[in-house]
Order: sequence, then C-alpha cells, then structure tokens
Amino acid sequence: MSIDFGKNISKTSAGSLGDQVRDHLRKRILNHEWNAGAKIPGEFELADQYKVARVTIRTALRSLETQGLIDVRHGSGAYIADFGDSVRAGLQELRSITQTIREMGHKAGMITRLSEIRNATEREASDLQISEDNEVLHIERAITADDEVVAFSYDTFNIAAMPKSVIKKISTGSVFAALDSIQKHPVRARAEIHAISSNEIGWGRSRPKSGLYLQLSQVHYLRDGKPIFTGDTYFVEGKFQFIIHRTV
Amino acid sequence: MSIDFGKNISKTSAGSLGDQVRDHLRKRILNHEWNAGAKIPGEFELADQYKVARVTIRTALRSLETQGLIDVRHGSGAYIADFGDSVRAGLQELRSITQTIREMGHKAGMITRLSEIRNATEREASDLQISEDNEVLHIERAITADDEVVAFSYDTFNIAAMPKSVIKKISTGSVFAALDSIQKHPVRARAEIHAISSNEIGWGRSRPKSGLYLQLSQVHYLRDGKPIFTGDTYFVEGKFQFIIHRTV
DNA sequence: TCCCCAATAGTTGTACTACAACTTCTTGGG
DNA sequence: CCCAAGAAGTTGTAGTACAACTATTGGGGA
Repeated sequence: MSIDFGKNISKTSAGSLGDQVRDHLRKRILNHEWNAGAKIPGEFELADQYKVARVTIRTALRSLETQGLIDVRHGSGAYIADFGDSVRAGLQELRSITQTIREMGHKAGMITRLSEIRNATEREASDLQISEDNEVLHIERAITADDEVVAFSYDTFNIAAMPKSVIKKISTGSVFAALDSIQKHPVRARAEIHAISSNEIGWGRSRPKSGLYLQLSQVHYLRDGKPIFTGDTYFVEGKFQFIIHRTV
Repeated sequence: MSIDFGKNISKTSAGSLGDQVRDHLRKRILNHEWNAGAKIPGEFELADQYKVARVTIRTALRSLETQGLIDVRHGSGAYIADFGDSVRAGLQELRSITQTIREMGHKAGMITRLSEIRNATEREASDLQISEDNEVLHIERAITADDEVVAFSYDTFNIAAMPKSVIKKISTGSVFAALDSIQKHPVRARAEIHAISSNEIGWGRSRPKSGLYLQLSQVHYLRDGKPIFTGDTYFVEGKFQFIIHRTV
C-alpha cells in the first residue's frame, strides 16, 4: 500500500508507511515549509493530514528527531532544529553527490575521463569481497557544479550478475538511478575521511594548483550486507562545504 | 518514573522510557552482546525483558535503526549492523575526543599551551552570538594518544554567568565533565570539516612536518539553542581515523 | 530422491483506544 | 498587578487487534 499525500511526491521513496511519511516530512522541512525553531503540526493533526495512525506519525518523527532535524518536547510539540541549510550537505546524508548539488540549487554535471572493465586490484577485491579474477567496472570522473569542477571521483563496481544495459547506464549517467533499476540500491555505506595533498589526483584544465583535497573513501553495501561498489571521491578544498550535525 | 533493567546501568541516561531503553540497548550492542549480523530478541520479548509496552521498545529500536546500529526487517526481526567497532569513532558521535581515544584503548593526554580570558574576536562573537565586549575563555591545547600528539585544538568558551570554579575546571581538565557539573551539557553541535595545509597550526616538538590537517570547526549548542563554546580541532593526518556510517 | 509449493507459525507494521505526564494558556482571587 | 490554580492541549506509554511480511516445515508430484 502506498499513501496519497495530496501533494506531488517523487516516487523515489518507498518502504513502509512510516518511512514514506518520514521522507515526505523531511522534504517539507528541507523545503523551509517551517522556519527554524518553529513548531510543526501536532501528531494528531499530522495523522489526519496523512490519513495514517498516530503511531505511524510517531515513528516518522522519531527518525527525524534522531537525525537531528527536529526537537520533540514532551507536552509541547515538535520544533524545527535550527541548522539552516546546512543539513542539505550533511555528511551522513551524502548519497548522490550530483543530487546534493542539485538540491542546493546548482547545475550538476559530470565529465568522464575513463570507463573500463578490467580485473580487480588487490584493494578493490578486498573491499568488494571478491577475488582478483573477477571483472570490475572502473570509472574516473570529474563532478561539476555550475560548470566548475568540485570533485574528482574514482569508483569501482562489482558487475558480477549485472546486465550489460545497467553497466552502460552506470558509466553514462547516474549511478544510483542505474542501481535502483535492478533493485541493487545500497542501503549502507562505510566511509573514511582524510586530508590529502597530491598533484596526481585532479586532471585536465580544472586541476587545482594547491593539490589539497578532502578524501572520502567509501564502500557501499546492499541490504544483504554484500558490497556493491567502492570508490574514492576527492573534494577540492573550498569548493564544497561539509556540515556535520549531531545530537546527544 | 525510572525503570529497573535488572542489570546495573549508569545513571547518566535519563529522559523518557524509550530513551532509557534505547541507551541501554545501545550499550548492549556496543558491548558485543550480539555478534554482527545476529538477530536480537523480538519486540515482544524485549518488552517483556524491560517490562514496558511494545510501542516503547519500538521507539527505541527506531532510533537505533536511524543511527545505523541495527537493521529492522519486516516480518523477520532486528539484526545487528556489521560495522565492527567503527561506530565508536563515528564522526557524528564524536563528542569528547579524549574519551574517544580512551574507548579505543589508548592513553589520552592533553598539553595546554595557552589559557587566557580576553575579549571575543569578531568571529568568536558571531559564533557564540555575543558582542565583542564580552569576555571569553580561550584555550590552546595539544591532544595526545599514547603520548603522541594526534590533534591540536583551539577552543573558545562563553563564560558569561559561569562560576570561576568551573572556568578553572575547564582549563585544567575535561571540558564536557566541567560543563556537565553546571547543567550546561551541549546537546547539539554544528561542524564543518576541511582539509588544510599550514605550518602555523601545530607547535612544539610534535609539529608535523607535512603541515597537513583535517580541520573540524565546531559550535556546540545547549538545549535552548544558545551556543556555549566554539573551536577548531586540527587532526594530524594519518594519526586519527574517522569513520562515517550512514543508512538510507 | 529431489524439487516445488502450500500451509503455518513467528515477526514486524499499522490502527484504534485510553490514559498518564508534561507544557502552555487562561482565569480569577488576593 | 502578581500569582496560583485550573483548563486545555500535546507528547509518552499501555494494551489490543489485525494486516503484511518472512522463514520454516512438510507433503505431493515429477
């Protein structure tokens, strides 16, 4: 069953009713439907708006509270946490970089420098939990915002049991959209973050002179715990702002 | 009302029943009571263990799921997410650096280079939402793990309406413990992360030659939304590992 | 024997009701 | 005008019932 929220909501979200309500409420919050510190409608009213039970609203609110987007006060109500626009680029929320760029109101683009199918390196085999005999898809790209390069990415995909059409889709367009289409949407990621200074990372006209990057090394996992792709993204220092918000 | 879990639980946690159960379950998880991927008891059994209603268990589980500690599957159960020990050093969980170092099994230390009370700079006044006339406590320290410097920190506290004893406690020992003692425990933080290369950050014998740091600029807020202290922590690249985990 | 599928038991998701606990506003008395 | 008691509104917890989904089991057919 899927609920009709009355408004147009993208079909990207699925899952349980509570998850759908949570995603929709999150969009409303990030869309500045309420100001920071403002009180959002009560649980009974939200339940009436969404035509769901109050317990469903509460599961959604509990998630948003854990994410630090709202602050629920017993006997009073739920209030928007005052983090301005920062959460939009929150580190733990980071999934599709291009989508994040778009949500921040910029034009996102991608320049592919290399796309090849080859055997896995030792490190890739280890990260993806496969053997070095296996073939992988390796892509090197530059990510742009408003035609300015903000990051360089080196990604490697486990293409075992993956149709060719999807492989092509990955190398040409959105990674996450392609994986979605074959039910291989990663649900978890493990990442390390490092500062790095090197002249061998960026390429082309837009290589930064400083050679200073914020490196995000990620491994993305499916629901069953198996890794689907790994990669390093090097953010050009100063071009991209990472905000972390945390609650006790 | 406070529940009796049968086992010894520290009194640090308070709040609603759901929060208490969540905190207790989190400790059990981080204590490796269950292995990664293992199934934890069902909601009915947990409700029976804790002597609370199932809805209370569910709110706790929902939080743990949002934090990425467990994976709840409809019709099956809740399973421990397999992130090993990494979550302990998860970026969004980072509060007291020294405590994190201790939890990872190392000896934490601190070397204070400067501790002064002076007027706020323009940026500090802006971050702390005070005027430049106000006095602030400024501390410059090096943080060590096993007698090796892993980070340099530059912190500034809003000491308006703060007893002198606490000010002294902040400058000599644990910041968070001192703030706890006057009910000024920060509940939220907003942080930016940057890569930076500079020779003017580290000092003393242990200054890294590379000058490469991971900079964490933080502002810590109280429950009422007012900033209590701000500061920059510069982690020496390679000495400290940041792990990020995220869920969809 | 092996495989497939239907029945079944077990678990999480949603709905509804009721009341407790807490907060905020109102109101009236001093 | 101030303050305190009360009322109204909101979130927290409890309990029950059933829907939706998963995993197991066992029997029937090839």
